[in-house]
Amino acid sequence: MARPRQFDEEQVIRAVRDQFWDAGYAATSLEDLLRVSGLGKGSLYGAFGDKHRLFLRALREYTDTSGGYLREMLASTPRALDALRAFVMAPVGDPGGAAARRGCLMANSTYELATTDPDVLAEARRTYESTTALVAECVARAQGEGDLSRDLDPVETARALLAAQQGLVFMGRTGLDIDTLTATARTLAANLLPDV
Amino acid sequence: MARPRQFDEEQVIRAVRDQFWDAGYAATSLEDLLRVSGLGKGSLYGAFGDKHRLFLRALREYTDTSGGYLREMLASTPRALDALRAFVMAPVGDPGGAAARRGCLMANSTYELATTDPDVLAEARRTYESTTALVAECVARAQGEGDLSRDLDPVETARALLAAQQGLVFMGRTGLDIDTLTATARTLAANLLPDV
DNA sequence: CGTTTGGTGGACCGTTCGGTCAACAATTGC
DNA sequence: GCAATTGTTGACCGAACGGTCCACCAAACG
Repeated sequence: MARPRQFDEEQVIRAVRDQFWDAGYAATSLEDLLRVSGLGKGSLYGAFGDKHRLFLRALREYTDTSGGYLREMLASTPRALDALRAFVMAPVGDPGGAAARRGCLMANSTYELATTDPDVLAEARRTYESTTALVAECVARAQGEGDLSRDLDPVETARALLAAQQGLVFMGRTGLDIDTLTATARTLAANLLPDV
Repeated sequence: MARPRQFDEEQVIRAVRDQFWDAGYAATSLEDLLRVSGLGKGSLYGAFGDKHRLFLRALREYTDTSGGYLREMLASTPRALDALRAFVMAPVGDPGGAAARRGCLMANSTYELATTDPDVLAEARRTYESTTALVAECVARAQGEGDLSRDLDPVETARALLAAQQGLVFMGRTGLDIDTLTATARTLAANLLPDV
């Protein structure tokens, strides 16, 4: 019984998320957000609140989406050990290395804001814990499949794999070439996931 | 034959470096810099140029200092294998975890600025390459001392150790408690530095 | 002691920031 | 078609930003 929205909320959030992903929070101005969303100030504020709330919404979209991808990948890979290897190698999955240079929005945000923004810190911990749990479950599955030593503690192993993955993300951000990065990823995966 | 400076240049740079370290580049205002340095605008601009140049100077001070610490630690540790373990464990060296939460200024800056600031990217690569070379040299020494398999490629191993260390830095930034972080650090060190 | 030279501090500048608001437009129910 | 309600647009706001400039000051030298 009133005028309907002339934009797709999810589409706007994805555009905004990409902008924050490429430029970071502080370096993204309201003007940038209006440009990539195609909205006017009033519409953006009316629909999403201020810049900070919009950022949190975009960040949540990112963690939900990538969490979904991870869940699906872990579930659909026949051998759990292969899934764990794929998890570590994820940052070098993109052929040209563009994804490696772009990094991970959650990690970027953690580095930029975690010390000053409690909401971002909370989201970082939430994501971190959820990811650890998913990977630990997969480690246990690999043990059950006889591909990984039963001596390993699943949660501890999951944390080490996550640290390794995020270390690769960091090295990608320094612009390290994709071939070198891939080799390092293989070294980490091989050492942290020793055959039984 | 003119009025001498009323401040210690190095002292100012260290204060400025700490400010950037705690708050990041964009979130540090000129006013913050004046406060922590105790200088007026004229003095700061006269001595160091604009904010960006001052930041690069502070960043260089950081990389020089921590590079010096690393060099000294690697050289003064009797067994090279112990030095490599200490390198990986460095982010959890602080008892209370404060250092872990603060992270590494070079990593923070890389995440915040590497995609948009060529100078920061260049400094990141310079630091990354220098660190890799130092650690690789230490790996070779550990091999010579019979503590590490000769099958390992020193440079490749160094990259993996650096990735592991930076992964720990990331996890520290998420506010993960120091005991858990220490356990993960041990797991990484044990897996990446297998006894011969 | 006066001149010179560089250091210092703060007033001041234009710009850009995030955010508000009011006039207008579009849709629905009556 | 009219009233009610919500979406849209862009002018507008105060504040804070980084940066410039200049009047003043302190030391060094002849």
